Amino acid sequence: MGHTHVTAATSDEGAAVPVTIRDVARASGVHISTVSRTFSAPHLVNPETRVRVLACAEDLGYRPNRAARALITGRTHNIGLIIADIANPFFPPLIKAAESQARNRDYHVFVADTNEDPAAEEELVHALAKQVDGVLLCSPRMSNSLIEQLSREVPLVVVNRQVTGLPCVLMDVGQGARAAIEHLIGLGHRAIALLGGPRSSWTNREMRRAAAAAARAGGAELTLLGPNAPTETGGSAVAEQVRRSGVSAVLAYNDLMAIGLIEGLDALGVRVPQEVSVVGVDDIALSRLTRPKLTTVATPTGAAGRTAVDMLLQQDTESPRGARGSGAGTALGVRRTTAQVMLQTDLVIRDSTGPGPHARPARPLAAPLGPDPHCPAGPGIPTAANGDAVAS
Amino acid sequence: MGHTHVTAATSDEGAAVPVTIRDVARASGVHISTVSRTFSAPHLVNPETRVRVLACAEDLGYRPNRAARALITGRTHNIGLIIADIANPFFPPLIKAAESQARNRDYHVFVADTNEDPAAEEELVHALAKQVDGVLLCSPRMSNSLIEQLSREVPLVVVNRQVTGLPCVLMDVGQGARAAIEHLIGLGHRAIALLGGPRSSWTNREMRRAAAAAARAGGAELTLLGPNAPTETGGSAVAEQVRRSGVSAVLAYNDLMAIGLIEGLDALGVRVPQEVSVVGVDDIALSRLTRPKLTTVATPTGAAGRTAVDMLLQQDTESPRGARGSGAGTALGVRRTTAQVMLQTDLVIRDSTGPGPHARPARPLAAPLGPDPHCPAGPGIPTAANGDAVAS
DNA sequence: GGTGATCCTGCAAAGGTTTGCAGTGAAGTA
DNA sequence: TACTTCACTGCAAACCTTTGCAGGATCACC
Repeated sequence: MGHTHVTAATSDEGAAVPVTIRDVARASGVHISTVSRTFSAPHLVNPETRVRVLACAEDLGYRPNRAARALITGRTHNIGLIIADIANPFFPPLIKAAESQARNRDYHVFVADTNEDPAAEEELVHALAKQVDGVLLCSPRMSNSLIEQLSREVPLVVVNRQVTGLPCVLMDVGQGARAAIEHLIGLGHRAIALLGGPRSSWTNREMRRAAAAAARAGGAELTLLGPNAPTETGGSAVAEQVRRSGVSAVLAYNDLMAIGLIEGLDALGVRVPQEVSVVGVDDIALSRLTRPKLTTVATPTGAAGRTAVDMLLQQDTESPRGARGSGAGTALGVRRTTAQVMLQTDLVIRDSTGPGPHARPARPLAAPLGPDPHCPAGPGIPTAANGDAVAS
Repeated sequence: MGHTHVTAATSDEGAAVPVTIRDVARASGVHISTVSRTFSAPHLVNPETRVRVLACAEDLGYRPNRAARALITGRTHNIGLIIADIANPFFPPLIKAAESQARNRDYHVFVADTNEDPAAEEELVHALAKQVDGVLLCSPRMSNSLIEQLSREVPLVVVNRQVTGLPCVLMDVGQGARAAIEHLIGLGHRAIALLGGPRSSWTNREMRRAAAAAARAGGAELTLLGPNAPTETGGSAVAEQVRRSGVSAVLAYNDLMAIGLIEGLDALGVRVPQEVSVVGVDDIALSRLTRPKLTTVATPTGAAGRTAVDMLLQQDTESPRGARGSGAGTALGVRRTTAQVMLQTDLVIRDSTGPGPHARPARPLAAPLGPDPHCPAGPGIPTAANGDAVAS
């Protein structure tokens, strides 16, 4: 199995000593309900008693059993995070931000990886439903209707997908794609390719829509290539196709594909950005480290994670599930307010884009940039600088 | 807040309809205990009854409530995964593998990020203890004694750290460091620097020990630089120091630092590998994508995650916590077998290492390699190819 | 027909916590 | 003094499930 056992020993270990509310009650000479109240409704208990109970609890190392608490309150203080692919560098910052935000609110986070499999997503929602107060669906691959259906089982917040009637956190990739296309047109590119991502991706559709519109407006021709796997391999696989298509610039579905494409083009002897300009999406940490450094549409993944958690928890506070008196009758018709939030994106111009065939030689539109300028160029910038070229 | 509200609506939603074992019992005309047995001990129930119950359960969409089950069985079927920094690309593959392995065994995974903070680690173990059957501590930063102490509260498996008496999953970075140093010596380097990582890291100590021994054996001088933050910034920050130190090769604590160092050297006008060779550790996905492609010691992170989960679950099966009859008396003296597993590492030679000042011009020791050879060179290879040089 | 054995099912307690209700004693009010 | 109010605490049911025990039915065997 490729590994070596270094040691195998047996040792005496004190077994886990589960200290319960009852132990604390006994130690402090009060009834368990008083102990319970000390933690969940401190104002209902005499200050003197309270300090005594707290002292005993501290002494014994008591921690309320959240599962038992959940059983009766209906709130687990857990949330679920369902991710298409943890290894995709787009997600870790989102996971990190979401987990941090959740923990600040005293929630724990289940993380699950679906391997981009819609069936796994559904199964996971079912499996987690009883154990969490809500689930974050990140870049889901399943259908909208299924998502809606599942949302009746457990509160859902969707990231990177628009589902009517459900709280969603979106990144404005439409605007990002437009900015990217305008940037390229401003550099003198007129034949541009769009490397599509997974078919079922909302982001993919948005990008296509916006890129097509921007290209039309700018008098450029947009070639659609895809769908492709949203990975490095997916990008390098289409390098040959890109070369044959004769475009001078490419907007890729994400950074990984962009980087893969640059690799592939390099292998074919096509230089970036001298012969072909490449723009990615996401601004993963990696994009700062490749050569050339990647021009990309930065998406606020951390903010998305935090926002999504906030929305979930807020929604959760509004309509507690499994409330005491619910009895057998299903409390139908709970009014739930759902907001959809769109987060801004920023075009970050680095070194993978350069002048195209139609560049105006007089004006140094694309002056060679210093190392890692990392200057977020808002959507206005390309338009402002090259408005006349675009207007034609 | 940098975001725009697109929509804010209210909608009617069917509330969560928690279907319990009682509903299934009623629907299928049996007692709840029979339903319970249908799921947890099928052989005890009449086949006819069983199919009827299963049909009803399916119909109603019943899923056992794991929290309630845990309350009485003492097994939550959850595990905790405590990570120093999710955004560090070393960890996502580990998380992914561990989660996948756990789910295959019908376990769910809590993931928590400590931001490299030992205090957060301790707090998290406490917080999760009651909710999980065990915790995976990945590259912990807290002291061994604290880890041992915490292991009395909840079963622990430690990754990337050796703690006597506890199950550990280790990567043989000692061997890896040795192979790296031998590789560098074989290339003709005699002045080598070791970029250290965090002080409290076990990996760091192992690497230092092994690298020093290998350098001594090979007649090279090893300069220790550190401790440093295990990040790209940590690497680029010492570039100047590396240049001044006059070494011709560097072994970095991990790939991120190595990449940062290359960046930093590049900014100083020092070329890699022509003037300085750089070796990393981990073989994160990124190391294949930077220019030059990074020579690195590949650590089997996926295997580590899977192995750790297996060890945790096995240990867990042996000594069920909170068993029924435990009563008040603590079942002291539970014998627990703890194994420590060492996983092999592989030196992957890519483009960031080249001939040093003492290279033998006749033999093309470091012939220019094709694109992405990715040929794992076992520890034997450098020794075999350059044995005589090393023996001096 | 009687005796066990076997198979299946129901009963009820248990697990740790929350919470509506009622009870206690003291303080405040008339 | 009698009555109300208030602050605090205890009681017990409830959440959902598992599981030891016992009861009932069926069957085989003598």
